Amino acid sequence: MSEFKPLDPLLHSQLRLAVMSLLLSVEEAEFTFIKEKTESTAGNLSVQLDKLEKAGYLAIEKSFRGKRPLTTCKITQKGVKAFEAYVENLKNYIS
Amino acid sequence: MSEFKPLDPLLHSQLRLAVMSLLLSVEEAEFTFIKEKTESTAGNLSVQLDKLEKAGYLAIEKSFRGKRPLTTCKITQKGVKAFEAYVENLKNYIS
DNA sequence: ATAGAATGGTTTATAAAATAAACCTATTTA
DNA sequence: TAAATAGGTTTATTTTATAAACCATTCTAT
Repeated sequence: MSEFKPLDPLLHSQLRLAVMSLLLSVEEAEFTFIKEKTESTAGNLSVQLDKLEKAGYLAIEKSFRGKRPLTTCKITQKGVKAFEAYVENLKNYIS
Repeated sequence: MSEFKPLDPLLHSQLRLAVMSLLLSVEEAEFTFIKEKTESTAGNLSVQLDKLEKAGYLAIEKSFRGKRPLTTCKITQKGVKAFEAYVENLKNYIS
């Protein structure tokens, strides 16, 4: 029952946590939508999405809508699991 | 109802959050006790306690127990308020 | 047709944080 | 009296987060 288990540093980040939270509720979202909802800059978001993808928490698909690039993100099962574990750990800190 | 309000960066840190959490439950604790409970190094803890004190979230008292230095910490009202606000905001990310 | 603004991002640079390593002073113990 | 321990602080290093600059393409207005 060790009180304070380490918090997954990939999730313990305001923007990445917001992204994951958002994707949990919608299951799929476009770059610009995430950007608006999280009120982040494109640069910051781009970097953080990359990290989440490299961790296997997100699947990112690049395609085109008409002639413009389109980046679509969805959470993976691994991402869901990691998020749940993070929340469980976090509860020991905030309750 | 903007979903993701900024999370107080002073609290959104694993070690500082653990310290605050601990102090909320005990109301007063010694440096070494906090160090053990949070499993942190003395150097890291010293730095983080400093930040929390400078923010006005903790009151830190330096004295002696017998001949040895003794650092005692307690949370302030400002600290309690900040913690509560942090938790409220955080809930929007994790629920 | 072409200059300028907008879209949808990525890459690079900078600032801030977290952490560890080294250090310091005094005190006990062998 | 030398070495280990206590109780920390200070400094250096590594990671992160964030912003700024940039890039390619596509619209829009002239």
